[in-house]
Amino acid sequence: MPWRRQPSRDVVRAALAGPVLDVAPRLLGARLTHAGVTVRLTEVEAYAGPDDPGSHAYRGRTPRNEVMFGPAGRLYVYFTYGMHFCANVVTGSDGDPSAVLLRAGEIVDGLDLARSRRTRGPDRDLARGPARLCQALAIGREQNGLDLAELLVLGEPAGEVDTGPRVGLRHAADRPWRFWITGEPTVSRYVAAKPRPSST
DNA sequence: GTGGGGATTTACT
DNA sequence: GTAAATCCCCACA
Repeated sequence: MPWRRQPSRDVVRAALAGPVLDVAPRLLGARLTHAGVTVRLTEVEAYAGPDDPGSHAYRGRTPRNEVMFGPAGRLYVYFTYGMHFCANVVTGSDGDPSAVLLRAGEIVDGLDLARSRRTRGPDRDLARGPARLCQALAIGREQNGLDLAELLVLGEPAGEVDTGPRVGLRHAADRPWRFWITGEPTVSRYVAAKPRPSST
């Protein structure tokens, strides 16, 4: 009804529609809920449009990266290394293939469920790393394109934010487009890309 | 149709 | 520290 407070889903969509480098740090501290588990995001990476050599969208639109080219606020899920899923929040205006990779978070609800989805280990590792985060939240192929407007809660204070190079990329490894909350134990450690085996 | 590579995690030495 | 697991995507022929 018109006199009600504006639904939070519209606020979320509007917030995510901005430039990806602005949106990425603002996702820190946000809460994402799926399949009975809620995480507080502590580490993300920006993938900035069609000119970012590290982005799946760099070589244009394909069936896999289709969702990245759509409107902000949807989930882009991809499968990699034959066994892992990773999740991104699509940002920017419709047609701009920018997204934010969800690299790590702290489980704040559904702890037992998250534990049951992961191999045994310390709780701080349950969503420490993009594939672990997906596993804890039970995000997979079927969640590609999912509208996050109802699942994502923004506005939590993130604390101090650090930036640095993105993890595991061969190209554009110098761009400091990884963001994390300073001092968080759930943040994954930096790992450079494996160098290509040299034939010399 | 073929082949190289991957925004990772885990287990083992 | 290093290596294995494991399959989908995409570029090219």
